[in-house]
Amino acid sequence: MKVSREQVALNRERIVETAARLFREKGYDGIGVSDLMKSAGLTHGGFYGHFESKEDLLAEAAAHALKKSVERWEGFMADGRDAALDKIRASYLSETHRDHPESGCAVTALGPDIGRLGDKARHAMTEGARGQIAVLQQLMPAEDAAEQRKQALAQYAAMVGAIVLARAVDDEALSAEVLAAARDALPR
Amino acid sequence: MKVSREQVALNRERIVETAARLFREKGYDGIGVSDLMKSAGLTHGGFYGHFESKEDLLAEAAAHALKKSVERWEGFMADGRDAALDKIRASYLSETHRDHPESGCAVTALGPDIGRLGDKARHAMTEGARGQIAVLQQLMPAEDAAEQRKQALAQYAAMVGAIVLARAVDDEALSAEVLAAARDALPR
DNA sequence: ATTATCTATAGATCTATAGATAATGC
DNA sequence: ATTATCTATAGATCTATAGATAATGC
Repeated sequence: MKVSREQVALNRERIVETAARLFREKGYDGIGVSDLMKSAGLTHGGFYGHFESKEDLLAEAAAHALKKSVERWEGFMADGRDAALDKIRASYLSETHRDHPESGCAVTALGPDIGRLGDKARHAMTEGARGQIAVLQQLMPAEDAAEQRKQALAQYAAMVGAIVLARAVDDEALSAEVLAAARDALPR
Repeated sequence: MKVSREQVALNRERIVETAARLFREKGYDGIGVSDLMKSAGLTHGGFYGHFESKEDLLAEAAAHALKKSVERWEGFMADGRDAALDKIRASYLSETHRDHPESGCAVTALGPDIGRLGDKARHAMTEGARGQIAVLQQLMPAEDAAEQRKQALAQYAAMVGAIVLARAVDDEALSAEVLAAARDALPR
């Protein structure tokens, strides 16, 4: 049942993508290696040929998810600064993002999990967050760079918290109110 | 090995307090019923006399943790509005809070976990969050109540996000920068 | 011949329950 | 007699590994 060298690379990629989706949806402990491999169309014994451990995969999955998110934000920048900032805010602070953690920001879905795990996963998340902050920083309205940096950090924190909070409450009205308040509070 | 009626009540309370601490520290899946009961000085078989399930305990533990947090904030209000707001911000957005999830805000420690669990735990977290928001609302600088409400929601989201983010990154400088930016961005 | 994936399983968890034990409180 | 807690265990996970299988690529 051996497969070609390029198929191996494709399989690995599919495992990472599947993991990025399932970890964000169910949490790190919410999905096992066996079910994860089944979702990727493979058997679970093959997993350890691709990765050293489940935690290693989490690091790759988090890096993958955040990288794609940064690329999406960078795509918005073609429309000009104001439009890009609006798009980032509107998409991040949306009901759609709240209701679909599996394709959303990895910090909101896996932040607390990763804080308790090993260095590799934390480092991947740190680099990903740095990428998001770097994009925001370029779009902030402040005059000097130092102030832009502070605005970007505060803005990112506000966005992360709004999604975490909006997902944690069971009252749809309160949840929508949190998102709306976060959208309105951001600097222009 | 039966104990007195009041000792039973004390035992139950100690289980809830132990759970509130350990769940926040290790996450819902990070601690088992057996180890949890051992930490409370009991054997794990006795657990099911006190609670229907582990998830039920999480709901009680989250409610307990958030209630204590609200009480602490209400204690600050004796010092006047401005001082209370300063104390809440300074303590919430501190390195100490970041480094001690076991005694910190349950939303930041357990938010994503609870979003994936059952209704009971989510409802307990919702009521707890409502309590925190209610306190903040009274302290917000805006003129009318509607604007105070929006400020309180935005502020709470910003505080939650700053702690989640500060805990997720492995770079102490970046982590401290996030907390400082969040502190400075809040309205006076 | 090499090696990616498969089947099968070891060993260590975990939640929940059944039945025994022993101290309280009628 | 009642009942809170204990010991022991059922049954279902989970991560990781060992060895078999079969297709690739020298």
